[in-house]
Amino acid sequence: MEAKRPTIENELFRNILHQMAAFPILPYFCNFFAVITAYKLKITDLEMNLIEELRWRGMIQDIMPGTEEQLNKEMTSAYIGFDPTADSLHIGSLVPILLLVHLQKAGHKPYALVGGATGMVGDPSGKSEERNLLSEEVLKHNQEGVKKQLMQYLDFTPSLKNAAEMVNNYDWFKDFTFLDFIRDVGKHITVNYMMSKDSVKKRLEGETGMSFTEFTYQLVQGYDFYWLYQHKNCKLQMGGSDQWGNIVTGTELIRRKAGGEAFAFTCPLITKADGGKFGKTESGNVWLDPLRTTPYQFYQFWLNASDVDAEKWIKIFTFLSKDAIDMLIDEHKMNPAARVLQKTLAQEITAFVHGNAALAEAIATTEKLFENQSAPAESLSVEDLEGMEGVVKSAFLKEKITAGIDVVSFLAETNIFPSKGEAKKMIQGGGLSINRKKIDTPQLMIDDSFLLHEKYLLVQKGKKNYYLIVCN
RNA sequence: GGGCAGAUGGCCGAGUGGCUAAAGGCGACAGACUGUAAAUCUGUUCUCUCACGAGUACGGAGGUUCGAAUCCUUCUCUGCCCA
Repeated sequence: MEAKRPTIENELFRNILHQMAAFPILPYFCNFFAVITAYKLKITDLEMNLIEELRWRGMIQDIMPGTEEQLNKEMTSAYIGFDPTADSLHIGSLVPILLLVHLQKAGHKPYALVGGATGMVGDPSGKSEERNLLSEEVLKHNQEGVKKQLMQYLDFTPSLKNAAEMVNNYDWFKDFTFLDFIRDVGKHITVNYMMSKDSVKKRLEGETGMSFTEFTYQLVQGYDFYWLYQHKNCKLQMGGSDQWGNIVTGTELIRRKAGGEAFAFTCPLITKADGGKFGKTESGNVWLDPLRTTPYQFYQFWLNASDVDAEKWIKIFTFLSKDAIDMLIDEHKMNPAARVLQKTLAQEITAFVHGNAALAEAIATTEKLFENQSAPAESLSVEDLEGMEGVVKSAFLKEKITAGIDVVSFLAETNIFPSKGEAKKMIQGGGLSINRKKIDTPQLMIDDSFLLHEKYLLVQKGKKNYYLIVCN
């Protein structure tokens, strides 16, 4: 894998040079640079092997000795598990997904495991409390959602030698009886070993204790690895760093039960420089499902990254090469206000998750709302207003506006605020604008004269939350 | 089965009869400053109400008292220890 591969990209480069030589005219010269820049931005560094690259990107926390050698030696099958705790993945799962994508790009075979069985147990890792069990119905629904999303990001083309595959651990656990499990699996791992795991230790020292169910989680996940090792020749497991303990139980099981050798590495948990939780906004989790988090909101999330975070995240969440990223970081340092890092990051990751069309819409909406903020709202055309994809739109009866209505009631009735009291508080705090004009009196009456194009009202809650009210 | 400790607002945590819608901190939201950053400063943060005000609330139920987060009884749950 380490050897330099002749690539399409190199081919492309040569072609461009060729063209240059054939038509050494000035316009082509300009064009040439545009292409070169695009070229630089798109290609991951060819000099590094997979592990080196992931290390540079800051995507490796712990790694088992021998993993790098194994990956360099042959096409290796590797897996990551996703437990169906919700019917959509959120951006926390993006890093594991990207690990699989990198892996496949490097010529290895990725397995995406949906945790139909493990989801029934509940992973104690990183949790300070026992969790409620999900009902089978919910789990089934969630599994379908998660599966559908995973399908989008990896190449499942069956003809590929390293085609991605989807597996569900429920398939090998559903007929595994309790007695068989404790004899075949439990016998190989001591309780002492299990208790030494961080996730278990923390709970034993903590206040809430831990049920036997969650205690067994590491065995269940460990067995997954063993099963994949036996049936799919899967030798590598990856995951978030909180999974390290569970993963190691798997390699241990493979060693003791099958006498085989398996490998692992984990990626660090994504953090924010200010210590806040990654992936949360005012409105909650950032999901990968466009119905839960619109592409516009998704794009905005990344655009709002702080400088420190953007520099870290652009390495993790984009496929840009080291050179390209170094260039962007320099550019950003020279002119931080332009926020090239945030913009590039947001573009790349939105395109990866939602596609180019959705990205274009997200950018268009962003421009309308933020680029000309000083321009009066009246300057927005009907098309501008209607075309704001991702902005929350709601309908309102025109008669009520014509008749005149006070702002507070209006805001409560449009469901922008859950109650009049909250609407009033926000107005008094100076956090509300209509048609880009700050509202400072709760008694203000809304009537026809406020309507843009006799139809629309653009309401702003805080600086970044926009609502479009359509009156009919 | 027995003993001990505990359960307070999203979280942590003070409060041991009226001054308690409950200190303080964190988190969250908003404002100012800025770059739709960060840091800082300011405000808001149980629910409803334009407001006066009303309602609900210190694990559940019952009791003592003019008055209970605070005292008593009982139940539930959690942790620790002993069998």
